[in-house]
Amino acid sequence: METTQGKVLIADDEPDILEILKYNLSNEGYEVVTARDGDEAFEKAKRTKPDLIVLDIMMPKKTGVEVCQLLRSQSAFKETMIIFLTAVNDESTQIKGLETGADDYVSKPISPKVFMSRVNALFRRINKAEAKVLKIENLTIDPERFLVTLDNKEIILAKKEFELLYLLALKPGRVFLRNEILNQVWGNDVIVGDRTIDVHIRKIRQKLGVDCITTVKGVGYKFEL
Amino acid sequence: METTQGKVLIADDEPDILEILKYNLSNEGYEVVTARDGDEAFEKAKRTKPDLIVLDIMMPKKTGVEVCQLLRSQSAFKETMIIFLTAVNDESTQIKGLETGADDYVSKPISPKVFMSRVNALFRRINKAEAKVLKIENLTIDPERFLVTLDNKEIILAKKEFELLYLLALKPGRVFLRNEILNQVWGNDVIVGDRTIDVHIRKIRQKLGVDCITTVKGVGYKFEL
DNA sequence: TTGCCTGTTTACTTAGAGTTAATAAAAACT
DNA sequence: AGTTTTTATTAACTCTAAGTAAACAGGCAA
Repeated sequence: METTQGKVLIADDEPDILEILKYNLSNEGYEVVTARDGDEAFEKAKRTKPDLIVLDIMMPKKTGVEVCQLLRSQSAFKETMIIFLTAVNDESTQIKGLETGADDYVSKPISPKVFMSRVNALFRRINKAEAKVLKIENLTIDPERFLVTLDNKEIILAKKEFELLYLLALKPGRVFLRNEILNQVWGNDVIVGDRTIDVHIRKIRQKLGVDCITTVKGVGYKFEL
Repeated sequence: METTQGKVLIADDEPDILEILKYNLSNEGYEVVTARDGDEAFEKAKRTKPDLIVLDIMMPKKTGVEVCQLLRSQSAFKETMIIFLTAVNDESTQIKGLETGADDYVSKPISPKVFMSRVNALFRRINKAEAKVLKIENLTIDPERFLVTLDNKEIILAKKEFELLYLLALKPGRVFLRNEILNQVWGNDVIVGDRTIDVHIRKIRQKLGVDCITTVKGVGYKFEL
């Protein structure tokens, strides 16, 4: 069962930062692996094959830039996304970082919100989740026409309902945490009450008539026909 | 069925610019391909056959100008539109760029609005060529004669009304965001009030008498008979 | 000039999407 | 069992987006 948004390796020698980033990433459904120095980062990268590697530039044993260069020299990591954490707002360092093939850099002090939005942006890019018509058995979800069809019968959903259903149906079987749903459908900055998602889920269930959204108590929701 | 506004290849070595441009382009319905250096740009251009190529002049491996010359030497890219991104406001570079056959150049720092207006301007130019008569059931829309017929009865629409109806009817069922409508019918640089589109929609509905335009609240409008 | 048409804005109304709050039900935990 | 936590289900409320009518400015023709 694929339950994760993606695998992320964080390498930083400061335990506090490691903790904060790990907390935020897990919270949005990412699987997290951590390392405390350059060597460990490189070793764990090879072993766990993460989708994204977050590298602190200043680390013991090997700097982030060195790790990045090592990784990029191996074909297995040509496609892996890399984000640098730069302590100093040192432009030349940043440019050097990006030249070694990093996808983005975040300068400390880190704002978890900013960091997460960068991460999500990168993952959105590789997931190429462009508006595609979804077809699951007798159910079709067409974002272009903003139309849901069940057994060739049209069902009209409101905007939020549609977006929510589309998100879940994008990866049938995968559990979406409530936080993820909030971020994807509402946006990271919007604050809505705890019960709002439930209400929308209910409306979708009601309109579709079929039980295709399963509740995973204490975790979130998943689409299943 | 063609669902995209057009395909755009962006080549720039700065991830930030890539992201911003990609975001804005996707937002307005363009399909986006990206490249980070000259070689990748040329390779992806050949592979994906974009309608428009945005080339940064200063890029690793091959400069934008070199890529442009290479492309223009191939018959397949005689018609492809090319926009240069110039870091410096260097006149001689710009002139050289345009001499190699580029359609436009934008100098950094880039204003997304300006950039998009240039892109849309170029696309509008090539799209205007295909003014086809639309026939949907008992309704015909003839852009040449500027005439709408319903059950063989002529209906006189004003210019904006006609353009709006034509846009929607071009892809029946497809939802057009208000932004898209504004860009296509009015142009991106024009600023009109929030209710302007509604008023025109209303007039069309009134004149046609048939309910062929559906509103998707919070999203946009779509044509449907 | 007048008058008509188009395109736009303004102001008001309306519908209904989205949210909340309150209560009930269902798991999970002791 | 009882207690706590989490979700379901409503109904009520809020507030935004779209509908509508009227008015206004500019253009063009008679």
